Amino acid sequence: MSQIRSGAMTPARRTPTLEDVAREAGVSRATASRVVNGQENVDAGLRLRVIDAIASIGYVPNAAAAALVSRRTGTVALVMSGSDGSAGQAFADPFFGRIIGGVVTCLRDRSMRATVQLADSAKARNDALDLVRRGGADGALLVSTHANDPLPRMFLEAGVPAVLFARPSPRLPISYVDLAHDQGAALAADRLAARGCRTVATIAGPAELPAAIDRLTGFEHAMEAHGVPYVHVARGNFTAESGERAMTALLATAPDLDGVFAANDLMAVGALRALQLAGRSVPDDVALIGFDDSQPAQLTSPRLTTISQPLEAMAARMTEMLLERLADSAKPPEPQIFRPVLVERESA
Amino acid sequence: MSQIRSGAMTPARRTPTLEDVAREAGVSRATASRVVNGQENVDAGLRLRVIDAIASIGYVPNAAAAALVSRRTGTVALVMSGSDGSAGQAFADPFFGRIIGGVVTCLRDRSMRATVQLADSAKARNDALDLVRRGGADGALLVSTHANDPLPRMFLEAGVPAVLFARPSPRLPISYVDLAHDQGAALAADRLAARGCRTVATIAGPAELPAAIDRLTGFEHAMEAHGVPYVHVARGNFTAESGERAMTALLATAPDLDGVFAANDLMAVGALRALQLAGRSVPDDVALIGFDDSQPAQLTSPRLTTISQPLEAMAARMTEMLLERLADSAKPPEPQIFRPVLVERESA
DNA sequence: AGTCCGCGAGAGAGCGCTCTCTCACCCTCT
DNA sequence: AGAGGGTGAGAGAGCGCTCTCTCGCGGACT
Repeated sequence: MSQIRSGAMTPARRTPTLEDVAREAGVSRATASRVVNGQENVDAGLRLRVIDAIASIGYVPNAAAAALVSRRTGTVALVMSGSDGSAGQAFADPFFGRIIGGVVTCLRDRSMRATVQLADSAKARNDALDLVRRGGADGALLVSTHANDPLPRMFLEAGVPAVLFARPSPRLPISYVDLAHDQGAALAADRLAARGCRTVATIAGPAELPAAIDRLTGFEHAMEAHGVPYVHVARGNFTAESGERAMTALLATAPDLDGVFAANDLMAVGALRALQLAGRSVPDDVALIGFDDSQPAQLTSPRLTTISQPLEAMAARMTEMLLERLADSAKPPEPQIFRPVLVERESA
Repeated sequence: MSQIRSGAMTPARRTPTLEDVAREAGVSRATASRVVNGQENVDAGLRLRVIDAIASIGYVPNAAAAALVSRRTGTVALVMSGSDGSAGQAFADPFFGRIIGGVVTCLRDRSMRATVQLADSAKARNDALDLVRRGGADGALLVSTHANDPLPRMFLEAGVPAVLFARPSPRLPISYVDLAHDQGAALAADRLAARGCRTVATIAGPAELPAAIDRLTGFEHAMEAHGVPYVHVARGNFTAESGERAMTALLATAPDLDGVFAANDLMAVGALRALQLAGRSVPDDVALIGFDDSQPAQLTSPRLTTISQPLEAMAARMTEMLLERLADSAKPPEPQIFRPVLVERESA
């Protein structure tokens, strides 16, 4: 009731600043700052006094003040760029989770952190760009999974340091990491060929996705090299349902099928279901290979043989590339392509 | 070769500041600031001039400067606290992904963002706490999945605003959101009872996890209420393999089993495999229910009946609670419990 | 017509830190 | 022994913004 705010009377314990540390330790603010930031050229005795002072007054540096003058925040924007309206649900996909894990782990070794942005609308894209432009982050990592994403170009034109996950669809002079999708598909083709499959089909992904295209053409070329000039093709949209539909259609067209390569595991799971429903045994009647080495691939019976991509390593490298660019703004753009690996399980 | 850095000669286009905007618009810096921050009490004419000035000189506010004086960053630390050494791989679990999605979506409506921290070692825990104490974030969201996590207490004792996902294992005066795990288990029990199951088992999670305990006791109590006083219990560790092992053991102990509740979907998938290997038909011989409504639950044959938790909504609410706490530091701690839902599919 | 009130605008004081520049000192080399 | 170089410490100038305080003006009320 009668709580009086007497500004003059309350000494008001401020949070201690570097100035206080300096006074307590009997050194200048500059020296205190050097100790706090781990610079080497400080006398051991003084360093000790500063450290004691920090402990005794409970000093905690202020990040905003440091960022204001150093123009570095130690933060990287991790922009997940789904197609418009894909909202937060995209994160349910372990694909994003694994990338986040790779990025965060890499950053934390350098005492840095990531802030996660969702760019699934024009406004969200602008916000993501603005974050970096306002100095809320030092640079950006763009993970875009759909074709013709305007985001990479926006960052490029704004002169904001950025590295992409996956090759930009219209090519752009900007660094990126990607998987050799065609090699992955070739791995699948090799496997199928080695098993003696001669009537082969593939369930491809959306035609506008570079990764999907590479997986398709890579598979076709590799099968051709194995003496199988024609490959049945059905399209899916990376969901299990679409895989099931595609497989059913394929079975109608080519009942004598003995090998199938699905452009991702989810479609492979759907295909497996269609195959089993049609009374085909996998892998005895039909060999089946997926792509991604996702969790579902390990849970089916038979377990899926699939192509794995080193997402964490790719994410870590992407992060390093951004950090290199941050350290040297003259660093030229560079692609970095990773090799996929065949994971042999039971379905092929 | 002879590129000379003449500091004195280059006018060096600085990035424009609020001062520049004010000058250009012919107003004071304070007024420009008001317009930038969308304050209402500004004359319409002046506002327009300021907006024009911003556009014409390409002004972008500086986040660090604003944070320095306002003591708000608009950032929330999202701390994923796995058990020590669980590293980045934890993110592969869609559980984290969905939470991240819920948090990020909620924050962005308020023009805020989240920075993801991984707290799986003593150092990482300190770093996470330090981030907030240094003003790198306004508060913290702690998602901890293992018992006796020291993190909540650390934040509480440091006086750092924080809200938890899941009830802290030794109880603490701190806000949290959680699922009524016992109710979820009861939903499963009801379903099994309704199908006429009389010889029932459950595959429980790790005994030290509060959520696992609640699911077990909730199931036992509900079955008892349905006139089934004894429930066979096997332990798993939330992996498919452990579920398969547990199911095999259960089948040996109680071959006449007709209903099984697994404490999560992954274990249910493993159980399904064991059941099918043992020649039992699901759901005809044995009804099976999982928990989580994760992706694998939708991919098995038969598809899993399971209990779903509204993770995104819980994450969003957790975020709101933190924001409320940030707006009113006197806000008392409060738990918020969400209701699980039975998802009827094919396995029960 | 005079006074009071309310509201919009400007002035200015920092927020806490980094970093360059300068200086003092000591050691080494000639 | 003197000059030069290297190293560590201090001084001080901001970084760009927010926010309180003050002031001036116009309308309403007496």
